[in-house]
Amino acid sequence: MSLTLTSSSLALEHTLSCLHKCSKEVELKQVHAHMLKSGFFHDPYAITKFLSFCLSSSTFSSYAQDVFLNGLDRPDTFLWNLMIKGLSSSDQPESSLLLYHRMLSSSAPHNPYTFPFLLKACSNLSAFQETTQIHAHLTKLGYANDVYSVNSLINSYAVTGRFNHARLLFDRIQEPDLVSWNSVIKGYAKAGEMVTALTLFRKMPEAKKNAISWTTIISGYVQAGMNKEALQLFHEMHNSNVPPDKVSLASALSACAQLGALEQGRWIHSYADKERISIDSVLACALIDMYAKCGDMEEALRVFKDSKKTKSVQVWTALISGYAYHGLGGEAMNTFTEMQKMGVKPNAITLTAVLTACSYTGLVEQGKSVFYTMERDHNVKPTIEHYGCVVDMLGRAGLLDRAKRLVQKMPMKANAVIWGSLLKACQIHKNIELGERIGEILIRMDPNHGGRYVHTANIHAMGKKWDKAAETRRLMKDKGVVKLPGCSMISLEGTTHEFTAGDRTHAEIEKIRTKWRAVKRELEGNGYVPELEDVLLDLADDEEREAIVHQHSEKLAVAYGLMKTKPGTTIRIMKNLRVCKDCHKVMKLVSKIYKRDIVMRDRTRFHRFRDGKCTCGDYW
DNA sequence: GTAGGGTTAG
Repeated sequence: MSLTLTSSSLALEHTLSCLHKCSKEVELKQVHAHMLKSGFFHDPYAITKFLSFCLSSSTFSSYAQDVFLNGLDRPDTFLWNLMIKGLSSSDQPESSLLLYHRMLSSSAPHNPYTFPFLLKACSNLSAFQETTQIHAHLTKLGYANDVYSVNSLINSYAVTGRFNHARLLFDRIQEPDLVSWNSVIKGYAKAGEMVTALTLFRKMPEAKKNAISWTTIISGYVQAGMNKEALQLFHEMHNSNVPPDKVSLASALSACAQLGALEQGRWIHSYADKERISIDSVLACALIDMYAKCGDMEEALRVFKDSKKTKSVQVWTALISGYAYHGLGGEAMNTFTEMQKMGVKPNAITLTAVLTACSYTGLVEQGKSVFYTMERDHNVKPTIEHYGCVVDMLGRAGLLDRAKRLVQKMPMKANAVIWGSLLKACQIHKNIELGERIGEILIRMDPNHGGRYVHTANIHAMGKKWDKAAETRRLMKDKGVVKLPGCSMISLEGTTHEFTAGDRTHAEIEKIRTKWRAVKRELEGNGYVPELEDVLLDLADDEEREAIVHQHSEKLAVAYGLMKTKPGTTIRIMKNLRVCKDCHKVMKLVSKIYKRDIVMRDRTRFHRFRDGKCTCGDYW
């Protein structure tokens, strides 16, 4: 007797191991048929394993639904919950809610486990309406004091941005547990209410805080663009009694990437090594992105090569994006080819990165070919981001008519990003008429964005329409809109120095300005004439315009770099806006005359200056 | 059974 039991359970284990090897529906059907024939489908354990496997794969989740609804006799609450849970994190979480409706008319009663799963589906759908419905429903059914259900509700409200709803529930809990705290904090963080989020975080009992609590507040800061604050908290975490885990590291690395904080990024990398935190694909991605955005492509490539043999599509994408904003189009395309050879399927983001690379490096034909075959070859329908890349690519290449036609015939309405890139193309290629029309559209779309007015005024000025330029400036002033000030950063021995145009707050500002004047004289001796095109403004007076370009923050930063670093040291500068034509020219000359490599990150990409040339090939 | 992470067009 015991022998037959063993052999049948061995047979089941063997069948289940076959199940886990299924990748096509035909194979799955075979295993299913075998299980029916062997009577395994009367065994709740076997049914559970079968459904769980199907639910864990996106290709088989509809098969699971079919088997569940048509192939089982009165499934119990446990199986209903299993299905609702599985579908809640599938690519169609709404099917989880639909299944619940069928559960209500079935013979299986709900239990306390049902609601957290349903609310998980709501969070994944970011569905506020459905959350309120389930909230009302579970209250009526008497689960309003079930801590799991309440915490799930807080989380759903947090995810849908309703921090007041989340707070109301939180305040009613007698003794909020760890998850209650973390969820309500996330509610504020998600909505960018970082002051309240931090207040709650400080109020949270120290003994309760875990790595998730810390990471929630840190990534909240990152999402709000408050990267310095994020890193401060990360350091505080490091000194607390909760050591950072890999998720905390990934969040902190994202802050480093945005700040261009290479030193701190390196420190986090070595921390992971020292603490033997294994570099999974998410961490590899974060590291590659950080090194790439901090200008160190060599190290990004090293992390890529050291990561697991079978790399996720995200890891490949991170490397391709890195090449894109370093202007290494050939490397980006080679990586894209290599990845497909390895059998990794590109996703929508990969294709955006590939198209960006084509756009930044002028690979127009290759870009067009990727774009027009992406749906056929990769089953990715072009989204506005893809159209944006192609419009940008055509515009930069001077094919303004084609870019404009693409905007007109694309299946979605152009947004400010698309118009913005067309306007930039109009400026580069001096298409004033089209540029003026786009400028007006942009101001209407983005009336509180200073840059829109500035660019529009500039294109008017380019056509010498001084009155229109002045009018645009006045409109901006009347609305009280201000332009984001240009700002450059340079890191020296671990300290970051920040400069803004005309800024006099730096302790050594007088020395720096003197240094810049000396550099300028040196450049002039080598034939430097200022490029004033980007500073057309509405100023007719060249001297006035020249005075403005010479206050640009990157010039102060490079002068400071020359003052403070040994000859031959690479100078690394980070900028928050796009570099202007004159500053670009100056960097090229400095690299040649002072024999310095200069790596400059602007708003969108990298420029590497060496011996009078830039890797962008003056194409940015 | 509930809470935190990476790649995305100007």
